[in-house]
Amino acid sequence: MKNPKKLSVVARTAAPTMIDVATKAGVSTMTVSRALRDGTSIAPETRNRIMKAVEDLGYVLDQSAGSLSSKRTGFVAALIPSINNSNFADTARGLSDSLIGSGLQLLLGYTEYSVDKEEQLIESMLRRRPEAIVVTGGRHTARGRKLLAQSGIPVIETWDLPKSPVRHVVGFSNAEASAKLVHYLHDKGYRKIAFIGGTTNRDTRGADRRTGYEHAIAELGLQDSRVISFGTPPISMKQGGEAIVRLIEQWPDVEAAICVSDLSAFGALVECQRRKWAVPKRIAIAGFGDFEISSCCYPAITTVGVHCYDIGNRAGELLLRAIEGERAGRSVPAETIITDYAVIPREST
Amino acid sequence: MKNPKKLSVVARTAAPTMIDVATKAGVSTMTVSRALRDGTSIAPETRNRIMKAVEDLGYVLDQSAGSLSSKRTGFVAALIPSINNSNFADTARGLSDSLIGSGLQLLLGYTEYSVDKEEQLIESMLRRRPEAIVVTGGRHTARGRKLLAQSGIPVIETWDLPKSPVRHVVGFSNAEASAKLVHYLHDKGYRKIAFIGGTTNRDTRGADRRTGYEHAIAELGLQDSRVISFGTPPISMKQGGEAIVRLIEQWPDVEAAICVSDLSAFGALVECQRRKWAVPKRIAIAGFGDFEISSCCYPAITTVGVHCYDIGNRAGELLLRAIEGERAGRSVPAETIITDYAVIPREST
DNA sequence: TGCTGTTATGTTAGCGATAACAAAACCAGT
DNA sequence: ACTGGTTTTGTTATCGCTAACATAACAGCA
Repeated sequence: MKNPKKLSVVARTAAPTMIDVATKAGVSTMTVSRALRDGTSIAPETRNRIMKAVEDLGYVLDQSAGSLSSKRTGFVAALIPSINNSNFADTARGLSDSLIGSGLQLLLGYTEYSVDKEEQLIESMLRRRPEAIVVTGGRHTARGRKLLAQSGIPVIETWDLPKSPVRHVVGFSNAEASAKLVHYLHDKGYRKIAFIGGTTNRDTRGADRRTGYEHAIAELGLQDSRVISFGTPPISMKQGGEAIVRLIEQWPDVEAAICVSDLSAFGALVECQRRKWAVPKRIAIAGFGDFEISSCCYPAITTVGVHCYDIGNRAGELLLRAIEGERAGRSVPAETIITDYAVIPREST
Repeated sequence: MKNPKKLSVVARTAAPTMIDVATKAGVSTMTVSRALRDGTSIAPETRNRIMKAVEDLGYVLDQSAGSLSSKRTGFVAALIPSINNSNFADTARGLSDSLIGSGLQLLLGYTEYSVDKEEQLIESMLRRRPEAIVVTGGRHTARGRKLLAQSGIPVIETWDLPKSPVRHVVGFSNAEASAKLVHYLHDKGYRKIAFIGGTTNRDTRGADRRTGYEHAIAELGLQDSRVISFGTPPISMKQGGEAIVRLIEQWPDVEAAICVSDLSAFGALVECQRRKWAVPKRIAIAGFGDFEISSCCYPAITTVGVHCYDIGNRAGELLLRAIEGERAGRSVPAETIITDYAVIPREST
């Protein structure tokens, strides 16, 4: 209450610092610092006094100052393509969960499927000195890649198996997964199988799925591939609907369509319902990603289930090992963890 | 493959600092600092030399050191309930967009609809000294509220109209919006109208919608309200499906159901389709939020369209004004911005 | 009582940048 | 060549905290 200092200009008192707390509690700042962090080596009575001072002053530790001194920022960066995609959200959750108890916080950035935006984000993240960085996919701008490689922190690429990874990898082959879906449809008797995806190849994983589809078609000796490219990734439900109409106009004999994701598959499915095209009788539809909607809708959509949560969770574990290893001065070998996926047959095929 | 250890030891030089860059370019750190930021008052030739040194050394500015000195961290914090909800994602996008050009970055935190998690997040965000903070909803823990109030930075509560706001507000009345939906259904001739929502009131906006529903029912003199509470918020598509079954078992005469969000409404819709309960003939279904799925599915779902993007965007503008005002030493009056919403009639009612 | 080993607290010196001021360099126009 | 004004660059002093070491306080034990 009474502060012998010159009454500072009206109410706008500057935010209290650790010095204020220390003064009020009658200790040195070092003791306050200790009390606020581990609380070890502090007499309980002193600690209480400090906590009371913290409370009274409404003091909040300034972590940017702290990390400058300790060289630990206490966070890891993760870049994912979209804020609103439950697959990547699950990965983020997995990552976040694995970080619990480590004292590390997760900071997310959204690339919007653009490598340029990714580069910007990599740089602005590195400016804040994360202790590790997780990116989605293996495709980056040259500078982005260089920034990652030179960052001096553990780097993990996810959701993909890049040919020449920056360092660690946790993912699976989208091409293989997609090919597996083609084989599944082939086994079910479908022969004229199409692929619906976005126009550009901004979405590398989408592009890989398409490549996997084309290889499988060729391998099985099926008729020429039928690919509808429509809309900028990530393609929406509505675009899935428009795409299936184009598909059927262009190749009326088509028997099955693989969509680049469940969302577009759902859009396609609904459009078929509106037009009374029976699914799967007239046309079978399959998606990718096992989003909630694919199991919930009617008919439920055949899809490829990816262990999204696991990708994040294992990336997190890997990253903790790597951080610990580097701190201990050990050299940490690059690791590649391949995660599982599976075709999930449902009513739509 | 083979990795000569000696080399790696050599390679592991400590990250370069501004001093290294300055030395290499033959200037002082201050000049480097200037070149790296605004680039004003720098001879082009000097600037190039510095940029070359930066490039050669792979230097990345250390922002935590910079913000300690400049007292500007260059980010604003936003807390939203869920990473995977397109409504909040839109708000985040609006916020992010309004920040473009301001030099401020957006840092998101996810409360998972829990005020305790929110409190933790508020604290960990404040530790990093954001220049403003945006939270979702007006309900917080006592300590969370106190932290916000004492933070000394602009605080904006969104998606709600709290009775006693911490400071600024950008939102709308969920209760009113929900009531409006009841009135719409009433006008359409429905009388036995039910509400489907989550069990707890963790989700304040969900709870408000339910309250609005109950008030409207009473106001219109309709029969006693029929509320199904099922599942922990946010309730999923599947839970919406289970809820509608319970609803019809419990009150077979029910004519319309309002679901707390479009996702549960969709789940309910699909369950009706599976059971051959015609929508809207046997039962009408309405949602909330105007998610993509509600306009895309068949029949399309009647819902309440909320200007999610605008909430974020206007919060961002407000926050920029507030930051600027405080910097200029002006006192910034608390502001409340009420955003629009509208019932969107579709095929399901 | 003195000695040793903990435990608790304090002191000093930065961490890597930038603000604020100071000085030098340059550039006409006399 | 000299003046006053503009550009460009440098110097110094923090910012708020923590690492590392130093010291004090307090046991336990012979």
